[in-house]
Amino acid sequence: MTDAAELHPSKLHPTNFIRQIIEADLAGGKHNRIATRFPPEPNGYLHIGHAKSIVLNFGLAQDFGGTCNLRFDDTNPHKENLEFVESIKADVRWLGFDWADRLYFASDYFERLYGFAVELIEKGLAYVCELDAEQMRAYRGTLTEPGRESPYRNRSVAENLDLFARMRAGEFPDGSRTLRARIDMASPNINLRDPVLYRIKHGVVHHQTGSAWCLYPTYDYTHPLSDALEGITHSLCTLEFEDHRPLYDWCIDNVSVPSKPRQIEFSRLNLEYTVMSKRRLTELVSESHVQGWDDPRMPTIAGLRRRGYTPAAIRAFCARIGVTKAENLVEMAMLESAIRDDLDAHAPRRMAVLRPLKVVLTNYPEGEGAQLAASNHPKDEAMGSRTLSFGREIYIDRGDFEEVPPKGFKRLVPDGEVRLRNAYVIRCDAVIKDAAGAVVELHCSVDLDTLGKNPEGRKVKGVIHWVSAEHGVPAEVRLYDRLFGVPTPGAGGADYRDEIHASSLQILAGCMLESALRGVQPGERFQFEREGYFVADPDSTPERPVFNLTVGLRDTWGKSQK
RNA sequence: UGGGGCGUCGCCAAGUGGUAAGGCACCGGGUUUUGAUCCCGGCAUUCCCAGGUUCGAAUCCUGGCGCCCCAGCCA
Repeated sequence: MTDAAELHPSKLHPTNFIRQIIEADLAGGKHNRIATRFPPEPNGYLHIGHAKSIVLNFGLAQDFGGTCNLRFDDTNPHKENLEFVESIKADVRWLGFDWADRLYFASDYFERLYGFAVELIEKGLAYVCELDAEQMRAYRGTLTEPGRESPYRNRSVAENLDLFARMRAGEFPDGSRTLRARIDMASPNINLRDPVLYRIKHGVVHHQTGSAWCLYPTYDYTHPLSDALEGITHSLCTLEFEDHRPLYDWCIDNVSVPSKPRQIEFSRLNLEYTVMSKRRLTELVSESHVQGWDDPRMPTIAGLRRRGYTPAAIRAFCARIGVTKAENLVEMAMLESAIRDDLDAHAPRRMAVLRPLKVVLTNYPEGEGAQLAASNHPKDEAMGSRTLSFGREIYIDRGDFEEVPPKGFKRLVPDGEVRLRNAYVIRCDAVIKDAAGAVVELHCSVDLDTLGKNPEGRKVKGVIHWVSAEHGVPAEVRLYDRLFGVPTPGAGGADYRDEIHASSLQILAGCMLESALRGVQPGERFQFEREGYFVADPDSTPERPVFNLTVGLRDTWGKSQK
């Protein structure tokens, strides 16, 4: 049931300072509809930090009845490619957002951007500079000292026009000329000390424009004008661009664009025990510290997807962390609780024995079996049920039996009883060991009068999961842990690579799954009861499923044992 | 030490001069054929610090302190 109050925009997502600005702009008549945009550079895969921006931008458009464009900020062909373009589109879509027919590339505007540059030159607001990179740095000054004006700063408009045209025509080599804004070399804001607007890049094939250009506009110039061309009302970006805002406004104010967007900055997401910078994520992949952009340990959208995260959980997480300008470091528990919430409600239950220990039910007739009904969800009848094959030989998890149990242990012990989940109560009569003294098998007796009811005259506290030895499905299960061993990898001068968690991946090859799991499709998610949430990996085959641990169940017992 | 920001519970975060929301985590207790879920209860006399204004300040003023970002022809 939804009432009107719940449908009010402010109820769809928690409020934040950006929503308040938008509400005021709408209420005050500054805008009558809003337009946002998500502007990734296609030089890597999207990560959870991008999700924050995506949920913000598309969420705002949704809630206020506006639009959100997907625009690739493709001004640096050296680092960009089509694989990244496609992965980004797929990830945004997977997260549940739709840009309809508003897919744009900054490169769509190259010709117009060039025209605007000519306009700046004609106004005496831009000039062709021949300082090389090193000289330009020297002329720029420092944080505390003003810069010096370039010797090329006062060329005539005609000369600048001619030179700029020849830059485009390919007459000059890389690095020999730039087009610079003519602003203020003494500005305390370094971004205003005649920033570069265009640079020369020969011989790169741009994924959208091919070899049409050897001149590429910079982000600082391209971004505001692209926003203005698209009629973006609120251009949201992260804090490090705050210093660039005067330049953002300068570009828009000095060129004939159709609208005046407003840039608003918010703080980026930092998550404990992982890294989020594009550079580091790229290195993790290229240096093979992980198996790819979609490695389930990666904080990428592709990685989280393969790990079993749902779009809804990621959206919920983004709603919970909020949007502010404060530096933050979010605990992993926050993300984990979001996926547990979703999966607890929606994942069907199954039984899987990760570390099998054989149990022979000595009083159960040989060659016989039974089909037991088990519901797929304890609280959701609509999810139905499946049948479990029961027999004389079963597997239980090694961790559910202890010869010398710690205080408070509720599972199976010698001469003790335990409930087999969805089945009977059994008693451990004998412990079979090998020559080395390791437990290899248990002989138990089953109380057939305990199906769906408690035994008479005694209480059985423990419940453990199990799988029929005859009908179980052998499988591989991959247990994932945080990728890094420290909350803030690379902090304090350390090389983040040295802080990779050694056992972030543990492969369990000899697992046994209940038969209902035979033939699962990659991407199917389940709760393996008493263990956690798992998703079938694309590496699965019909004969041998492979499951990834998404997140474990909350484990107050395990926690108290440490 | 130039410029731009930020500072509310362990973490995230509401709060916009009227007497500190919520979530995560944590700690109790209850239910339970998942040591899960769920339910109930607890968890900031105090908002970086110090002054000031005010009947009243996390919110306003002043002065400190701390942290982050900026000197790419990256974004």
